[in-house]
Amino acid sequence: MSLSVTVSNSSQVVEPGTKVWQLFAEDTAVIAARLNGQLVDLARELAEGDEVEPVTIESADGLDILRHSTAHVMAQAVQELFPDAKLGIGPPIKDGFYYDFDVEIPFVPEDLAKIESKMKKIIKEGQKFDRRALDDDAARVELANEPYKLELIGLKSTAGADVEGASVEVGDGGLTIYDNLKRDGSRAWGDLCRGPHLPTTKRIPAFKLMRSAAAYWRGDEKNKQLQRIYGTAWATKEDLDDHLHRIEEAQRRDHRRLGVELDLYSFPDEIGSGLPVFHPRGGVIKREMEDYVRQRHIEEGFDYVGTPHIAREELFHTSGHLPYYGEGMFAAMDVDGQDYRIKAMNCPMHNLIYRSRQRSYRELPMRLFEFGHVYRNEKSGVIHGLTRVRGFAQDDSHSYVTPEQAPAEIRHLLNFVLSLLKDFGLDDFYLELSTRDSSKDKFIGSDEDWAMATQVLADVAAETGLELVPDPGGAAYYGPKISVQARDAIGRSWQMSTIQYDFNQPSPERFALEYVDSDGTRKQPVMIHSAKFGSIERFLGVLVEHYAGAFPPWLAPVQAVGIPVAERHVDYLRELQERLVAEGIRFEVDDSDERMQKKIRTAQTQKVPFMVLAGDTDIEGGAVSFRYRNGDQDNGVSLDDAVDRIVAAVRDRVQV
RNA sequence: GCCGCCUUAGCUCAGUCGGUAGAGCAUCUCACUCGUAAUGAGAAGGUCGUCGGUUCGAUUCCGACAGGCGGCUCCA
Repeated sequence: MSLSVTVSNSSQVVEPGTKVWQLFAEDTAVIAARLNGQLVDLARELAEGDEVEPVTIESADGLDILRHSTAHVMAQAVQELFPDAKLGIGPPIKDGFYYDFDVEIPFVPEDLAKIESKMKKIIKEGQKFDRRALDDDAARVELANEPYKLELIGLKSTAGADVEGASVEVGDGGLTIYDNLKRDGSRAWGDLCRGPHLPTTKRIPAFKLMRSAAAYWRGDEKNKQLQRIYGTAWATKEDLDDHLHRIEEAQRRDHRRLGVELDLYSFPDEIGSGLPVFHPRGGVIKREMEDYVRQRHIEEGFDYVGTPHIAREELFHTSGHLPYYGEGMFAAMDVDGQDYRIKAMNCPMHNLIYRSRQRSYRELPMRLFEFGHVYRNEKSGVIHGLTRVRGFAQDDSHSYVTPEQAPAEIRHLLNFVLSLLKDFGLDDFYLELSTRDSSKDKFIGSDEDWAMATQVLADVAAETGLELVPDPGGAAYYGPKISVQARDAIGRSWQMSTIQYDFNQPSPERFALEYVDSDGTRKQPVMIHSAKFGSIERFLGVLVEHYAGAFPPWLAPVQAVGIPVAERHVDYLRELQERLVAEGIRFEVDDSDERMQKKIRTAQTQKVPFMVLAGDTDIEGGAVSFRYRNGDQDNGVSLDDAVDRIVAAVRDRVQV
């Protein structure tokens, strides 16, 4: 009597009772397996005909298992230190894991240190993760003291209980509990869990607790807040160090910090939260962005328009913004006895430009564009640097087209957006398709219209060949949306541009937009909202982080700085300055009373693209010496070449 | 908005077990004139976020508010 099984696509014959781990005993990197497509523990017993694949700790599945197991260890440590802590859920997440606890007193950093050392003890003990199946009733008895687990068991039978992370606990089959067994076989701890897990806690190579924070139970702000502890876990100590390094790197290039260091912008308390001011240097970058984007829009057939910042409240009722997104708008102000609102969007005003006279099909597509300054009453807790503010400028445009023209226009916009982002050095994208959630009533329009509009966007998105991620329920109230997510220099993704298909605002119930078609009949256009940067502020913030403040010359606030070796060399650099300024280059001569080395250091910390040095040797040869941000030198460059080099780098928008 | 933490000079941060504060960098002045990341000396700079309470006395303890940070929720 023996069993035949398939291991990594090759047949093997094993004794009955063989467990999975015996197949991979010689490979310590294997911590679980895929058995007939399902992830299982190494302790699983094989059956006739099973197909088995090893899962190594550094694979995506393996890391999830490691992190989930580490979450269990953490929960055990927490309940040993805080016996009254009730368990929420504890799933693996990107780079780590968390576990939610209901505790009287929120955790403080010292608690995390204690929990961490307790975890190390548990890991050292080498507790075994042991799987045990049981039915719902038995689970209810066993978990009588864990109200949140009981709730999850109750939810399991309810269809559509898709709580993020909860599936890790209860799965969709029968319930299982994972016990942590000490060496002597006694039970140290256990948790309702689908698994699989590491064979023992000893197989956790490297972890660290990161922070604690509150989180609403089951992600609903109406529910109680639990205390969540975040941790990270990795297959090797080196991976953990690399991860911690990446976090440091991200902090180093945080646009809020660089904004201060490079004197780009600030957020004065006196003005209010989420309301940035741009300093002269940040203003240069902002202006370069705006100038370039304005020019590109005009080249692409957009008409530059302008609209005011406030309007009578009625306008936003007409558009639907007030009934559907009123809580995002600032309160009304009284003007001559009438209610006015600060605008939170520009489309209603563009609609009025469209509607200012009768339109012919010959005018379509009609594309209106402006830097529209909008104000949104964001909740206080969500304000974040330049990426989430209360007042910002959208590079907002609206294309009015016939329904037949819509796909071509969307294609046009998408290609335009992608080329624009590339010009700014972002070239790693994916798309997100945000659609309606028909179970919610925050969307207007018929199912057929939504389906049609969504299909148009999906088709065009597919043509780009870019990855397309669905975002159900993420649409605007008036129509579906494609957004371009750009990955920055350290792999984080940011929502940048949006393209939205809108068949509701032009409707007779809203703005009654129409055009006269070739047959003389009046028809309703489709409007397509698009923002390329999304907001100038956010895009600028993302660029600061993408470049870590070291902007390409065309965007750099100071493009080149002249550094005299001694004071007598200043005049020579002034001559160069005259020539460069004539070419429109932002060139400054550092004539401060400092040593040359100090000036280099200053220019370096300010991340100026070109340092142009001049001393006796240079002047004798009618030349200058270049130093770049990476420390490279290029000495003896003639003045003509120096001017050409800087002008060319700015003109070609290259990075140096 | 919710939970926790934080707020001392322009920036980064010490400090005061309750007796009104200190460093480095930056700024200003003077000297130095120097070849690829910090010359030296000196000066100036703070109602210790704001308001209230406790106290003989509050930057320190308590409360409220504002702002910030980390999450959650939200993001047209």
